[in-house]
Amino acid sequence: MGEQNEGFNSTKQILKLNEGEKTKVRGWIYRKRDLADNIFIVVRDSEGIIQTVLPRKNAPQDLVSLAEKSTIESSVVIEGIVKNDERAPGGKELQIENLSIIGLSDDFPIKGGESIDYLLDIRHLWLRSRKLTSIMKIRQSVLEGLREYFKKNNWWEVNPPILTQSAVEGGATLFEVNFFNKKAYLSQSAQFYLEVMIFSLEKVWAITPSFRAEKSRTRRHLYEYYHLEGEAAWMGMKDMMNHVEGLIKSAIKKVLEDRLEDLEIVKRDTNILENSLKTNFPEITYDEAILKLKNKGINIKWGDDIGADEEKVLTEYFDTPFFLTMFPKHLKSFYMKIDDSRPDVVLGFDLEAPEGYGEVVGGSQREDSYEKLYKRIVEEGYNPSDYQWYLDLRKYGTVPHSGYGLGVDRLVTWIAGLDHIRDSIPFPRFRERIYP
RNA sequence: GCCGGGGUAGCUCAGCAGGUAGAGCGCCCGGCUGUUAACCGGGCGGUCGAGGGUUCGAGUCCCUCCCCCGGCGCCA
Repeated sequence: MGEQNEGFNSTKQILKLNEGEKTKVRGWIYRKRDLADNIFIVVRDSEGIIQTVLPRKNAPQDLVSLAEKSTIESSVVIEGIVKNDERAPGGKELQIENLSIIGLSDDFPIKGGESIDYLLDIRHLWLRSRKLTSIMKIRQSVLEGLREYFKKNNWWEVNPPILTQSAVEGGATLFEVNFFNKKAYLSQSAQFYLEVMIFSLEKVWAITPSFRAEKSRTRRHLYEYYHLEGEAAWMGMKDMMNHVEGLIKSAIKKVLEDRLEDLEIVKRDTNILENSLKTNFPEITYDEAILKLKNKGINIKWGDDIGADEEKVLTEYFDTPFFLTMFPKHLKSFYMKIDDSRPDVVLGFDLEAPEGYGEVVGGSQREDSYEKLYKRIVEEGYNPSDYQWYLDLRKYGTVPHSGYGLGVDRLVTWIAGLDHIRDSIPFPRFRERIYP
């Protein structure tokens, strides 16, 4: 049995009805204006808004007093007749014949002009805004586009753990939890678990919350973020870059297909999104990047990290996402495979979003030799016994393979053109904020 | 962790040669009104982030602490 709508039409559907048709709508009061001859009540639902009007003349007194009593954000059910009127938003309105207040709202604290800080304190109410509603829909379409791509290419979705015993890299930025008097941590990455799974499923992916306790005060960091990770056997770095490009394009395409109205509500210029679908994402190696930066007069040399400012300069060369590849070994993690012809370079890649948004994906071919991996772990000062099961994978039928991590929230932030990552997710965990 | 900005009415902010605390929005009352974040008049509303110090007197000067915002580093 499907879901019943009990004779209701959504605000969007009402805009398609003909003059004179009778219908019912339910939602929340978005705006209200109590005038001499009419009471205007603009109703909001998940799809949009519709203006309803109660002409005071000839209306029963109890209906008028109910309309007068209703407040912004009260939930209501309204029955009425569709009228065409140019003065109404969308060109149609509903003439009220009956009104019930389901839940009367107290004075709603958001009136316009509030500070971000205050709005974050009442995020549970702020999420009703049309802008955040549209962003949540865009996020959904991003996820849908990603998922479709995996399905089309026969990847398997798996569910790795979030409570873990060891870090993928480093240890200073982990959230510690008490696991029956043993130290455990909230996962920073599912990469190692996914690497386990490729030995049976070959191509696997997962979306899991990842946690990083780094005190990052930037507009692109969350302490808790949605981490999409992929790992596949038999794939080299280039194969994986092609996959990532297809994956990102699938998400962009889905949003452009399904969410044009919402992109307009969040005022996203769609040109860059459309361009990104038309061309191949360019690749620039670390070596080339350093040259370009030097030519721009920036004081940087081979081996230096490419920071946010440098990244922004590189962004100016491209109007689509682009790959940055082949990094100096010492800048990257121990599990990245070393280039056969250059022992100081690893087969790593980042995908940078244009317009100054920066890194969205980080990936690499993984080191598949037991001896080399063991050596790298020791070199980095880690204890190989902490990585025993991970090292095991290289002892029982090791296979060339590659993988990556994608920041879902960062991708949404770029695609929706947001100025801060906090709005890409309903309840952002950033700075020291944990409420609501 | 570092650099910069800030905490004054429910909300957004002004006030600083130290001298009895202000505006706009919201709310309440009245007026006007097919309104689009409506408009006009009046009213209610403040331990000036916390603690300590200087002073006849501190929102304003000094010290300590807390919180928030923008950015860096780190990363996705």
